[in-house]
Amino acid sequence: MAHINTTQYALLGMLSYMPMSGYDLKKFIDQSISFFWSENYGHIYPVLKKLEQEKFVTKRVEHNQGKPSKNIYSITQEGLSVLTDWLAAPVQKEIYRLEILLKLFFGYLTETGTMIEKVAVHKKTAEKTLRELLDIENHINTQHHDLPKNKPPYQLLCLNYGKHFYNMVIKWCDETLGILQAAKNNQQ
Amino acid sequence: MAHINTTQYALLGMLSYMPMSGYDLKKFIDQSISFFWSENYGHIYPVLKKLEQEKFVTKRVEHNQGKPSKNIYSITQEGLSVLTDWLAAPVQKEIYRLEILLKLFFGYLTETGTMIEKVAVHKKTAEKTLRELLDIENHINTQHHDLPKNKPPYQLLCLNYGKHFYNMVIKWCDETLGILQAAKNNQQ
DNA sequence: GCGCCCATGTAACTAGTTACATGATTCA
DNA sequence: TGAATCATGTAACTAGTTACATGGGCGC
Repeated sequence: MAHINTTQYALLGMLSYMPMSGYDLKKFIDQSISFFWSENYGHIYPVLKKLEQEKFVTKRVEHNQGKPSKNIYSITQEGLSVLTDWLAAPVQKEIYRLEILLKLFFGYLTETGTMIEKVAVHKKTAEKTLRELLDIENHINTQHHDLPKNKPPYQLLCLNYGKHFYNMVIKWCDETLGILQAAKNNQQ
Repeated sequence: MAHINTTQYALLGMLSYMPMSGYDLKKFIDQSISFFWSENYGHIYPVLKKLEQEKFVTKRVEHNQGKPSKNIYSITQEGLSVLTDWLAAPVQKEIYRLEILLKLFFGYLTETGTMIEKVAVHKKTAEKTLRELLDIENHINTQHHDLPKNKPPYQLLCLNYGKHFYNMVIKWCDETLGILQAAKNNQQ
């Protein structure tokens, strides 16, 4: 393959669970992997079209009474094949761009109180996301996709990453707030 | 400001430490915040030009014997002003795209051994980055920028995030490898 | 009647990466 | 002599976001 477009593998992977429309894909992604992956319609629809041209998916139209018709996409054998090739290929170096840390790095330019507020908001956001992870956990547990038996619980392994991550963030925020607050008290 | 280009704030922030060339900026970024932020030349040079047009930085040419000349950029009062405005503004929602988790989420499509290898590599990468963080720590500690006294140690707070993060990743990898290995043994 | 959800899609844009071109110096 | 570092920059590209357009159904 000439180049790598990760979105296309994300969509193929989701379609390996079950045939879906672009709209369904967005919802499914938001309700399962949103804490580490996101897609938007402006990207999903063009990529689906491209996947269809490449014969990695097929489209059929589902007519529903009372609702708009849907374009349902199914993964093909070729699609499964490129997907599993990608799974076996090395992971690209992950590039993080954490705006909160960038601001904190330049924090000496501003009031300590400003940075305290940023970190406090960051902590609240992490706590909220952690709660949402539990919703996702429920969602995964109540869905019975007839996943192959004797396979590891991959979805739960991913979820576990999220739990570790957000708990770590909360812990770091607490530590950081302690240091910032102490510095602020000293300034007065 | 009409739109947000985070790179321009990253560059302005770095220039608030000291005047630098585009080349210096890249090196400085790589040696201080690379574990949570990165920039490349193809982006740095055009953004510097834009910042100069907007009068957020000024350029002067430094002639060096035996070496090519450098364009040294300094932040202006206006530049400092937009930078501190940005510091006070809310942090954008951080969007994570973790390819390792995306692959793991579709791991049931492939051999357990394939996923074990991915996680093992991920662990090794995290261990390597953690070691690099200690180098950065040394670099920060040995640089004496005459940072304002009675300010919190912002650089160390950022670094501490990195330590927490990569230790968490290593822990999660260990847990995950345990589960995958057990599943693999059961399959045989 | 209003707002929300369902459903698909495009256009315009911003952001960011990769590859390339240039040319000098230093070091092995 | 060849590789690495210093130093700047552009062109072509890929990726991803935002805003907009359309239109029906449902619940309050």
